[in-house]
Amino acid sequence: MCNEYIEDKVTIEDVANALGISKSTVSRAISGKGRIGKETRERVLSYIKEHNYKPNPIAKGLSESKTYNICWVDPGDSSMTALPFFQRCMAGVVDAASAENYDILMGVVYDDNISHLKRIVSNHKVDGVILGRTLINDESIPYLIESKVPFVAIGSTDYKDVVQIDNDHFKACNELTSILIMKGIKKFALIGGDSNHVVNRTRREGFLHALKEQKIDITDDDIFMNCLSDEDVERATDTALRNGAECLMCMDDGICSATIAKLKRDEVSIPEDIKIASFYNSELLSNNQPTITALQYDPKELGINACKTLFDILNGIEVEQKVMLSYEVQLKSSTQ
Amino acid sequence: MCNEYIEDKVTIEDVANALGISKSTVSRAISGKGRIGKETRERVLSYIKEHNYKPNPIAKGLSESKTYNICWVDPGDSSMTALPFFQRCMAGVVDAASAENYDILMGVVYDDNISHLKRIVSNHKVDGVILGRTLINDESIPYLIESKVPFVAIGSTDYKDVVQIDNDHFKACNELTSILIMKGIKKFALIGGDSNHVVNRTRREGFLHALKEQKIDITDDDIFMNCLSDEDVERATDTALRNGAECLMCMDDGICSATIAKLKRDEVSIPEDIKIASFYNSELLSNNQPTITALQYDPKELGINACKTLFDILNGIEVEQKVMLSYEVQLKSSTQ
DNA sequence: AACATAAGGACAACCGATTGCGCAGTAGAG
DNA sequence: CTCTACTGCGCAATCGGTTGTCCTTATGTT
Repeated sequence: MCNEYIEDKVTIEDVANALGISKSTVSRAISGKGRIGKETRERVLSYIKEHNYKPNPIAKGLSESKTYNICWVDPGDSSMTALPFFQRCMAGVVDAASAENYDILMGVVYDDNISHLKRIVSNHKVDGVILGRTLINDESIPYLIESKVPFVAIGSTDYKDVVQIDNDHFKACNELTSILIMKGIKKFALIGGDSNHVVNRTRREGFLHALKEQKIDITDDDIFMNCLSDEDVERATDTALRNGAECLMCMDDGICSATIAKLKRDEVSIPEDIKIASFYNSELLSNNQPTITALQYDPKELGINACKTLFDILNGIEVEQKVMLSYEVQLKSSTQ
Repeated sequence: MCNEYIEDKVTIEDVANALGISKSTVSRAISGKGRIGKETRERVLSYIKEHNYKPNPIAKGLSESKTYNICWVDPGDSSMTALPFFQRCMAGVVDAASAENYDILMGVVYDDNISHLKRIVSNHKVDGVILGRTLINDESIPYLIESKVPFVAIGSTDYKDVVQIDNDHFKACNELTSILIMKGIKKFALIGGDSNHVVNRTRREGFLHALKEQKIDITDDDIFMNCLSDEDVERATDTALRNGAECLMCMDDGICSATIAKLKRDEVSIPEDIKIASFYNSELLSNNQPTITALQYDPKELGINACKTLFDILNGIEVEQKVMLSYEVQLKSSTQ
């Protein structure tokens, strides 16, 4: 079975022999580089189409010093609700990479253990790396810099000279918060996730910036970071309600979903008794009644953008150091 | 930047020259194959350790007709709650593959569109394929068979001659159901997911088989398949309760979680008013009060097993056509 | 001491592509 | 009619490894 599989590989030499020409001519016909007769070129192209010949990317890669692979570093320790986001991100990367005949090699970084990433990079198995997300002190970034492999980070980081693709969470959270303040809300609470994630820190800052600008007071007692479990969220919600919050700002879809579940269980009605908004929208919230005010981003666009940027770097094209993608503020009935 | 990166690649020839020996000697020292002097071998090994030389797997692959990659076909359209399962599965594959210096190439099959998988396989970018899950009429399976690439499926399938690694869902569901019958439950309802997934069909059959064996009646009105949204689950739960169900059997963690949420909202208490059990346990259920009776599987073990089996196939070692991994019945307070 | 044998390592072909160089043939210019 | 220039294509080196073959020593046997 294995032999048969290998047997029916067509090589460039087979094509050349069948057509009575040399390997180099076939190669040039396919790539279009170098001098080649129009007629010969067409003969080759029609032959390889008919016989389903595809240049072996391993051999091609060897002679071009390319691998035709890029490494997607998967945030393996991410929370369950974060997974669909990363999966869509990766889908964008896969799409953009496929368009250039590139493939995606999985690099997993569980619990900040970058040994797998190191193996892939030091083995020269990839031409570049895309970091699925950034942590505050991300071990993989200094490693990637030192190894000199081209890479792009999805998300922001404080490390210098790192090419970053991100949504403008600061601006988005600032804008959403400002809008809610305009609507008359004066007392907010923030229920947030892992403060080790750059995105969470940034959202917090955007939120606080809006409050400061509009001179709305908030104390640390109204800010609940590192809510990682449903229990954490429930405790935060209880405290926030007791403190007299008018609006709960949830840092992401998972937290928002847990908050809503808690409120419904306690028969606290939205938006009559309490308003609620989320800094990230997903299908977790999309079917909710009432509909939820939230910020909407496009994870797939992030992935596509990151991949295209990486290709630019690989091709020696100058790229912007930090690209900020757009977002959408969706005002729904949860903040009416 | 890109140039520097390429510059510091150490090749086998560099090593050979530095040691004043030939490439082949270095190669044999590393692989241990062929005749090589003990002393020379140690000189080479210590040199490459010190200079951090690693054989280029692209070149190695070219001469060995291997890619050192296997393709993980990700079920991209899977439901959100299913993602952690597949991610752990894949983590198992990654671990087992790394041990053999293999890497994982992402193949995505969204909405039964296998073009990406086709590109990877026909480009000879992988030595084998692992299918993350099986559908009833899975387009990728006939393609993989036809292409003659070695592959292993996680999950079961009706296609002939496919190597399958699966948990014994039939036996597990049969066993759990039987136990509950022994405990005196006489009226069940089944809330199930996508009937296009082999695993869901199998779980249903295992469940029904236990009922039949123990001569417990059930009608189609008590079986709710294709519950894909929370609303579907809520409707099913309502109907089941109205029909006088004593125990709700949930086909997976997502459905069970939605069912519990619905029951809590309606203040139906578990297990006093209704008992509940799940055919799949996950962190979605793990923190619940009351604790939930459920079947436990190890997704990582599935991945490891699938990968090792694939390596056996690649190495020409005979493998079992169908491997069934174990499960655990966890009786908790939700069925007391 | 003579010879068979085995061990250690070098050489070169090979995996399947790309690409610089050079040669033959044709066409256009003077 | 010759000279130049260009076109189309083949040859061979190269990418970085593996591996079969052969040559040179060292070892052991009688």
